[in-house]
Amino acid sequence: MVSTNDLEDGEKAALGKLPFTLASLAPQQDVVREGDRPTRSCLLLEGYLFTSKHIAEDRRQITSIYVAGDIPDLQSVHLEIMDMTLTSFTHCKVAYIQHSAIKTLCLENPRLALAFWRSTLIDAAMYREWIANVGQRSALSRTAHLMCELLTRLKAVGLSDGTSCDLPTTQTELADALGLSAVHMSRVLRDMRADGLIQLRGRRLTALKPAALAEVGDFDPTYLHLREKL
Amino acid sequence: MVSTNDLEDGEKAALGKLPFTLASLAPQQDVVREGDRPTRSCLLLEGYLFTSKHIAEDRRQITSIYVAGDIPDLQSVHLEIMDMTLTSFTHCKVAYIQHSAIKTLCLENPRLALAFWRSTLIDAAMYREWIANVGQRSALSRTAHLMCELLTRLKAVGLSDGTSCDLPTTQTELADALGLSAVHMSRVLRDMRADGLIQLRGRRLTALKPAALAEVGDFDPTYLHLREKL
DNA sequence: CGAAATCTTGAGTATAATCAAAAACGGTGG
DNA sequence: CCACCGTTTTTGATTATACTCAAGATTTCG
Repeated sequence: MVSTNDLEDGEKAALGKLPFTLASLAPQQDVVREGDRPTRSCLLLEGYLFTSKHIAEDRRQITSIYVAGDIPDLQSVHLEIMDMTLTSFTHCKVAYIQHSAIKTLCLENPRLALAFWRSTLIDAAMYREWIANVGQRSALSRTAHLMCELLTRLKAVGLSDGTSCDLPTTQTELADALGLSAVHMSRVLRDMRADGLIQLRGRRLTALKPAALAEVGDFDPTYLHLREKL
Repeated sequence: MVSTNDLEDGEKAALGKLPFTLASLAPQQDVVREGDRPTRSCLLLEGYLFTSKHIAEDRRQITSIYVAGDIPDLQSVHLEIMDMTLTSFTHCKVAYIQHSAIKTLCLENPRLALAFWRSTLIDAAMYREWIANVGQRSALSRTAHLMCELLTRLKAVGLSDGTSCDLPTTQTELADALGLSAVHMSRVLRDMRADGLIQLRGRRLTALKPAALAEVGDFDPTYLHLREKL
């Protein structure tokens, strides 16, 4: 969630003056991979990205999902080696910014550096919740939790009304995010549909009973550290 | 792992001039709790701390373990509300530092701010690995992984030779860190002892076959972003 | 329209959870 | 130093959740 959406106007203006390169990404395209030593970071303008770690062979864990406004790999400004892979779910538009430019800007504009740092800390808070989700909750509960998180984050940046959003993932990808098998993921979603909790057709998720979904998912948005009132 | 151990001498000196309050913590004592709005952070001088999140009733997930030199709740400088609880495993010594003092120092010394930010990013990298550990690895493998991580981190700060360290936790606490039940934790440890992988007596952990332990735990320390050669 | 990918369902299995009780351990006070 | 008490660990038995394998249905996309 390192996000430019939290920035104040002056900071956004400063960021806008940075030299950047626009690019389009096809679905399932890697932006950077584990082991890479990138010299630029990536501002997501449109679409969804995710980060994953590869465990043994043919297993992977998705560790976060990013939406428009986020800078998923801002960390690479300070950490040389990538310890995760950044990939597009959908067709995306991104702006690449050189690390050197970001570093210079942060020195000139300490408030921006602070805002970036804060965003990093929110990322960490989201990771903590993700650990708790995968470690403690049932398959049903953790699925509901992830959906609530997405709806809440997308609402905060104006990409959802809080009950409905794009969810352009396969069930296998959802399973990899939640530490479940694809088969079990399918059954959990079937049960959620049967209970009338959600509708999931094509790439559109709708929470039919938002309150019940939050209840099932044990969802409390405090960890997102949103400044706006919900 | 927000850690003062990575700081350069000049930065350590700057940090040393901050006003602080020394305190001793009894075992199992909370430093800050979920929902608190602290005005100070805590530098761990001696002992082990951990952070946890409480899920439903009588379930909790431990999300990280901290050792001497770490500042586990540096995040609270920028994030108002605590989304986790910070607790002592053992008897600890800590130094409390007011947020205002840290903020001032960061403005005066941008290099220190940068070093803190970088530490924050390593925290995030460790959380990602923790997610992958709990989400993808078997009980045996994730236990081995956690042990390898602890041994490696403690070696990096001179508190272990890389094969042996203090592990002042109950099996229930280990289980809460790994997303396992206490009963299963006990069986996993029994198996690891039977295989001659580890020795675990009292509060001392020894890797009897370090290479095999790393193999079982699928451990690759890249994500710790250690600067020193191991 | 056809091929490939994705999703669904069924059947059997494995890993880990739960419940319960006994054994071992660690600290305390006599 | 030893006996006692509470905590922690161990073990056994049973159950539940989720995984794997496999095949068929459906959807998506070129």
